[in-house]
Amino acid sequence: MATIEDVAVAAGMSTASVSRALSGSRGVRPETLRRVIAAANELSYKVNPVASAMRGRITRTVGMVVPDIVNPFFPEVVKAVEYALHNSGMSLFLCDANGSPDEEAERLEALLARNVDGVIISPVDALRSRAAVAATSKRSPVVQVDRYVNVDTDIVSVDHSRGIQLVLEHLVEQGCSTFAFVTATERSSIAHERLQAYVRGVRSIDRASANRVLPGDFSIAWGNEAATRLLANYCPQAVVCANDLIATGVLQTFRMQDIRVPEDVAVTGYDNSILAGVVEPGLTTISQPLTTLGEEAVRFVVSAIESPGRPNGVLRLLPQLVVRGSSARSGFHASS
Amino acid sequence: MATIEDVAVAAGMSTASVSRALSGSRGVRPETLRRVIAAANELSYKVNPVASAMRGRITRTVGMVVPDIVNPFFPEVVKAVEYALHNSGMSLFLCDANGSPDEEAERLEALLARNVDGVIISPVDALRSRAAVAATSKRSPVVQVDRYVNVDTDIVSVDHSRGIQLVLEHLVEQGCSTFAFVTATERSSIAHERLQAYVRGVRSIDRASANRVLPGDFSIAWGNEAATRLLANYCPQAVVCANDLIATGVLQTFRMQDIRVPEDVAVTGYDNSILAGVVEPGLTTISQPLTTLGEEAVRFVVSAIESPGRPNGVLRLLPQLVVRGSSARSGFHASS
DNA sequence: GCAACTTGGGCAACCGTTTACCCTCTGTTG
DNA sequence: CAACAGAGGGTAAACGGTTGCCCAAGTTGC
Repeated sequence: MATIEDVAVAAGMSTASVSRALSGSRGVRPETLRRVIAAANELSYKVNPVASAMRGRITRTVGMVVPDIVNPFFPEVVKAVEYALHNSGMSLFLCDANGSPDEEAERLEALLARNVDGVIISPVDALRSRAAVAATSKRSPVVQVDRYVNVDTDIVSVDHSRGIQLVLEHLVEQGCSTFAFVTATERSSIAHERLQAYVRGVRSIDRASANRVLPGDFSIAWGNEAATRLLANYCPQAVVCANDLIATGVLQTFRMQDIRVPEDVAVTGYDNSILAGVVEPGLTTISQPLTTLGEEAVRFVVSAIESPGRPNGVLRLLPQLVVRGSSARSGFHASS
Repeated sequence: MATIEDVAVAAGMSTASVSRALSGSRGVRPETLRRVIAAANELSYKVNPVASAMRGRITRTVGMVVPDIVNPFFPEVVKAVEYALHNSGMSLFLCDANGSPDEEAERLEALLARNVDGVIISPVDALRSRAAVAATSKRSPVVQVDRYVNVDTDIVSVDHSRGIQLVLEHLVEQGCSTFAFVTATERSSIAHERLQAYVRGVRSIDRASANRVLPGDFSIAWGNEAATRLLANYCPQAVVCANDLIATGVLQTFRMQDIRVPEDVAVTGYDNSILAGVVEPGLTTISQPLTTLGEEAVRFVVSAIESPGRPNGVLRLLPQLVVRGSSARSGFHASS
């Protein structure tokens, strides 16, 4: 592995000039630059990022912590982040918190120890992740993406109030007037926001529906269970689910009980994951701009690295309604 | 941020002793150790991995390159890898090749430049990834996981011949005797292996079926298209698909054409992804030990780092058949 | 024509560890 | 009791870059 010294010798100058020529940190004569490039290519020299980080105190690495990479929501965001970072000459340390605030805190600690230039995180829990995020943000730029805790950092999130609002408006258009909301007890900002929006939105339509909230977790199994409970008590005209997994479980159970969707009851999901297009009937759901989420997170982190001390920003992206068969109550889809 | 120097001063000794006490690279007196620990805790000192890497030439980082993290196959493997690495005090540089051998080569280059201690890769293409993998393996331990190219490295893979064999045996048991195979033209080792196994396995049952191979790509859309083609020509008793996405597409189209599965035709998938349990009917498929795949890859890479020059190993894991409704031709499921 | 300034380049310190080498101090052994 | 081994500790030299400081030469302005 060639060193800067080798290049300097080959080009007949000091290491300082080579460094300056390659990094452009200070002007060099065109002729000097030419010789450096030639020598560097000749020796196929690459600067050693470790040595560079040692002196320059920047590593050109960013750490990302996700609650659970297996959740189909995150891979796309991670992919966008990796791509954008690579294009900026940076590398990605990926960590999985495995749904646990403790493991999450461990990962953040490890990332800081590695002197990452910035951290992108989607915190597991709105309360129990707070301390670790706060501690991290004191030592490094932090961007919270999708989920967030109440700490002053850059935030790139999606307007889930709007998402639920879109769902409710659509269902009302379809003629629904009684609702239930199946969600997770999880104390993440996203679960919280969706719940708030549901309650607020449904209150003016049907007071009783605002109390018809079933909290469990973000899983198919909970969707099954919740559907069973709804059937055992009062089944509304529309079941609004806090994500596609839950909605998928609800659909499964309804099918087994010979409840027709959407004729007997409409069902909606959230995320527009691969499941939504595959279940029968197709799931009306909310699509989130995952790639944009990742790209913008990188833009924030890069800008925070470049201008330390700049005030934190909040970007709120808009989700979109995707209509499929599971909500088509007013007949235009019932024929299929 | 405290340095080893600060700790040495606080403990009243040289940095050499502190380094030795903390790393255990050479004996120190219990009393010395105690004082070092005390001082380090006091100052909440953490060794700086960058400086450590600089001198010790090991970074305690491993790079992983996957063809496409959005493919639901990989997140689980990545998760296992991250977990295992973290437990060994190492961090993961994750890269996404975006299905392109060129981007893949770029990522490998970047990882080597960062002096990763090892590389875990699932190569995009059996031929066009070969050069980059070979070059990488000259400069760092490499473990190929799941997919692989023909280069002498450690390999952790799944026996896909066995997987297809399990599928075929099961279908024969269900009374099927004519087959088609819907796969991808992709030149990955996995596509190749599955195709070979299909041809070899089906030849002895029905010679004509061995030629009934439809290559496209690993997508739902291709499944739709392939099913349409089968219906336009000759539809066999069983459609074996090279992964769950394709099988999902086939099921969709069959449903739209009112072909009953499994009564009219059996369909099988491969991967046991989340789709398999969600589509209607449930998809008979092959489950791969994804977590084990990741764990074993880390074991290989760690062992390669610890004992350079040891001969490379190959681990071949066994997949399992998961039976669901899409293949139950002999009546025991037909009632549901 | 000279001061002031700009430009490009070299020297060497520095970043925070690890470790080769050397030294001292014990304890052991013939 | 001399010789020696082994343990534990210190000194300082790396590791491979970047950058503050200094200097020489060229340029500009008056």
